[in-house]
Amino acid sequence: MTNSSKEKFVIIDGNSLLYRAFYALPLLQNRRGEHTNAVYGFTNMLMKLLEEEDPDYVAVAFDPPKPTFRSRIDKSYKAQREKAPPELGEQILRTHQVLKAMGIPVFEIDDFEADDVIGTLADRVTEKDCEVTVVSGDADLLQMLGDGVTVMMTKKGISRMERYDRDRLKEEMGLEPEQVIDYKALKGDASDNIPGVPGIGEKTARSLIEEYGSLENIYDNIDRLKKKTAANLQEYRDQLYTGRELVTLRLDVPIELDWEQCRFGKPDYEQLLALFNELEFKSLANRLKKANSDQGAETENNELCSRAEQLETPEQLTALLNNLKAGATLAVLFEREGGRPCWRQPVRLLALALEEGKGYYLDPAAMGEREKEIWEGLAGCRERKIKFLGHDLKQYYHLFNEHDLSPPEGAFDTELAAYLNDPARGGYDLPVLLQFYLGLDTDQGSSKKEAFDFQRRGPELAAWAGALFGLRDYLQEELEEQELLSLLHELEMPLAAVLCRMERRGITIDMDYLRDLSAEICNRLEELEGTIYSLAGEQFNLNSPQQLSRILFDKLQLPEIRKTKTGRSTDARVLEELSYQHEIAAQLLHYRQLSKLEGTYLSGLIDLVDEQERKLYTNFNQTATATGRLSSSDPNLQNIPVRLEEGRRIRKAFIPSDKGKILFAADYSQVELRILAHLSQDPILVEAFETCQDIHRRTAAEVNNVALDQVTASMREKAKAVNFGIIYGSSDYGLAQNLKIPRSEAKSYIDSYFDRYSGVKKYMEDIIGQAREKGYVTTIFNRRRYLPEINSSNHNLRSFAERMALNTPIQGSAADIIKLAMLKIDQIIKEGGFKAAMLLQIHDELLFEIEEDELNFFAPMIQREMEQAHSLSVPLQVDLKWGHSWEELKQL
DNA sequence: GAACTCACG
DNA sequence: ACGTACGTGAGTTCA
Repeated sequence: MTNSSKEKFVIIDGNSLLYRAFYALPLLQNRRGEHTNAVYGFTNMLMKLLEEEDPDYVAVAFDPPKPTFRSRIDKSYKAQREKAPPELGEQILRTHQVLKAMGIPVFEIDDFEADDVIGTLADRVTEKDCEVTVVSGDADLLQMLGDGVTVMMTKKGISRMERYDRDRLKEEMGLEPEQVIDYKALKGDASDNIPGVPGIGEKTARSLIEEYGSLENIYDNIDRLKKKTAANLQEYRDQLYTGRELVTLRLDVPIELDWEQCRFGKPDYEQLLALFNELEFKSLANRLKKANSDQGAETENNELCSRAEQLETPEQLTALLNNLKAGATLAVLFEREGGRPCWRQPVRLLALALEEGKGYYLDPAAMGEREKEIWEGLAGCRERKIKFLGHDLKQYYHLFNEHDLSPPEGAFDTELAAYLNDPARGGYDLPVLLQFYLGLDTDQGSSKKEAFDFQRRGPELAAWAGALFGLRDYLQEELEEQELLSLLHELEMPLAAVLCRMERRGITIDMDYLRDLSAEICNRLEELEGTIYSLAGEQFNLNSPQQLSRILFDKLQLPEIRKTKTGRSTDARVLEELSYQHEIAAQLLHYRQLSKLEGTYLSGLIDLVDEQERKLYTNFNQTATATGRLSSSDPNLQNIPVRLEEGRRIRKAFIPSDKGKILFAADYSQVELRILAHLSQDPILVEAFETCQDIHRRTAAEVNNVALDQVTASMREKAKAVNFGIIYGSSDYGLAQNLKIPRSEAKSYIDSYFDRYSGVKKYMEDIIGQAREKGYVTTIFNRRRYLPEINSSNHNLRSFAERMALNTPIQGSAADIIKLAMLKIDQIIKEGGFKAAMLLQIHDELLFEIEEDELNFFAPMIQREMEQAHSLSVPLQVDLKWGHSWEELKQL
C-alpha cells in the first residue's frame, strides 16, 4: 500500500478529532468533575493511530479561537455554527497537555483554519519526498489527495478510521481530488454556512462535476443544462465562487516547518502518566506502563496473568508460607458458601499470592479433618511478622475468630483503601476495582449467576490475588497524595476488627414477645383490611399504590395532592391531608403503619433470628456511604422504629443475652450542630453550646428576636426544623414542605437565620467555594468526598452537589468522631477485661450490653471516651440510658 | 430492575 | 425557569 522506504509524516486535524471524540462518547467525568470524554477519545484515537502508522514525523493543527480570513471574505462563514459547548471547551487545554507530554507539536496560526495549516504543511512535506497522511473527519481535506498524500477519515465513533487515496475517492464519490472543491461549493454546506446553489444538492452536484469536470466548464456549457439549473447557476454565480474560495485550502500559511521538532520519538513518560492519572484514564495509563516496561514486546497485555497452581495438601501450603521472610506480604482472598450469618459459612475456595502475577488456590473443605491446619498455618504468619494483603479484611477477622485464632497484624485492605480514595463509587467488588484502577480485563459478572465451579473460579481468584499487589501500590500512592493513609491505618482498618466483634456478638431477641406482637398486629391488619374494602366498596391490593390511586382519585374522586414520576402520589403526607375528607385515608394510614411493622420488623425479623442462640446478626457495612457513615443490613438494625409509640414496641424484643445483664445506650446530643459550630466558628452557635443552652430554643429566640423565655413551643418546633434544614443544605422549598408553611415564610425564616448566624452563612459560602475549586470537600479527619457535579451547568445537578458540599463535612465528621470513640472503647473493654460488649452503632448512638454491676464504672467511662474522642471548639455531650430492653431505657 | 413507600439518624 | 431538603436499607408491586 505505502512505500516503506520513504519517511512518513502524519498531520492531524485536531479540531475534527476532538469534536468527533466529544460527540461519540458519553460525558465522562473524573472525580474532580472535569469532563474528560473528548480528551479520552482524542488520546485513544491518537495512540492507536501512532501505533498503527508508526510515523517518523507528527504534527497537529488546531483552529485558532478567533475568526479567520474566511470571515472577511464572507462574514456569515461558520456564523451559524453553535459555539462549542463548555463541556468541550474545558477539555482543549487538557488535549494540548497530552500532546505536549507526547512530544507532538501543535500548530495554531492566527487568521488561518486548521485545514489551511494542514494543506500548507502537507505541501511542504511532499516537496521533500516524504509521505503524508492527513487525519481528519472532514471531507474537505480530500482535496489534498495526490502523490504522496493520503487521508485517514474517522468513521463511526472513535474506533474506526479508513484510508482514502485518489482511487478510493473516485470509486466512492466519483471525484478527482481537484474536484472536491467545486463539488462542495456547488452543493453547499450548512454547518460551514457555505450556501451552494439552490436546487443543487449532492446528486446534481455530483453529476454536473462528472459530466463537465469543473465550474468553469459547467458555465461554458451552461446552455446544455436544464433550464431551472442553468438559471440558478447564473443567478448565484457570485455566491458560488465565494463558496469555492471558502472551501479552497490556502497553501501559503506562514509557518516555519521545523523537521526536528516534528520528529516523533518517545513521550515524556512521567509527565504523560501523571496526566493520565489525573484524568483517570486507567486503561490508557496501564497501556502506557506496559509499553514502557516491556519495550519492543508489542503485546497489549491487559489480561490477568493466568499462572495459577492448585495446592492439594496442608503441607504444600506450609511449604509455600515457609518461603516467606519476616516483613513479607501475603495476598489472601477467599470465598464462602452462601448462607446466614455469612461468617459462619464454610470457606469453599482460598487463594494466595506471594508476589505479583503468580497465584495459588486450594479447597479447604477438601482437606477434611486437616482443614484446621490451613487456618493455623495462616495464623502462624502473625509471629513471623508476615503482613496480610486482602480485600474486605473484616471477613478475615471473622475467619480467624471462628477458628479461635489470632489474625495477623499489619494488614492492608484494598477495599477500605478504595473506599477512602473515593467513597461515592457504587461498589468495591475486586474485579471492578482491578478493571478500574489497573485496566485489567477481569471478565466481570461471570461468576455471579452460574453455579460455583471450583476449577474455574480457583485460577480466577488466584489471578486476582496476584493482582492485589499492583492494586495496593496504586491505592497507596493515591491515598498518600490525598493524605488519607493515617485514616486508613489508624481508623478504618482497626475499626474493621471492632465491627467484626459486634457482628459476631449479635443481639438477643425475645422471640415469644415478638411472635405475640406479630400475631396481634396481624389480627388488626385483617380488621383494617375489611374496613378499608367496605369504605372503598370493593376489594383491591392495598399494597399497590397504582390500584390505591384508582380507588382514591378515580372512584372516590378525592383531590390529587401530589404527583410522582409515574402517577399520583399516595404517600403518608398525601393520605394525611385526605384524612380530613374521607375516613378511608385515615384507615389506610393506619394500615400502612401496621403493615410496615409486620412486614419489615415482625415477620421480617423473626425469619432472621437464629433459633438456637435467639440472636439477630447484622452486617455493619464499612464502605457503603458517601459520607463515611456505617450502614447496617441483613437485617438493618439502624432503623428499628422509635418515633411512634406503636412501632416502638418492637424494641421490647431486643433484650440482654443473660440475666444479670442490662442494655446500655450512649448517644451524642446534637453532634451535627456542634460540628457546625466548630467548623463555622459562628459566635452565637459556639456560645450556645459552651453555655449548654437548648439549641433549638436559642435559635428560636434569635430568629424571632425574642428573649429565651419568650420562646413558645411552636417557635421552638420551627427553629428545630430550621436547624435541620441548615445541616441538610437549607432550601426554602424543603423547609416549607417540612413545616407545611408557604415557601415565602420558609424563606424569611432562613433569611433571618443567616442574618443572625452570619458565621454559618460565611462558612457555607466558603465550603461551596472550596468544593468548586478543588472538586471535593473534606471532614475534620480529612475524609474526602468528590462532587463532580459542583460545576455543572445543569442547575439541578449543581444544587444537589452544593447541598452535599454543605452536609458531607458535617455528617462525615460526626461519623469520624464516633468511629474513633468506638475504637477507644473497644480497646478499653479488651484491656479492662470487661464482660461488656458493644452491640450496635446507630450513627450517633452506641448500644452495649453490660453486667449490671459494671454499670457504675462502665457508664462514666463510655461517656468520657465519647465526649473526649476528639476535641472541638465546643464541648461534645453524651447522654446515657440503661434498661432491660431497648424500649424501656431510662436516663442515667 | 425501577419505582414507590417508609423505617432510622 | 428550574425542581430540591442530607445519609441509608427493605419490602412490595409492576413492567
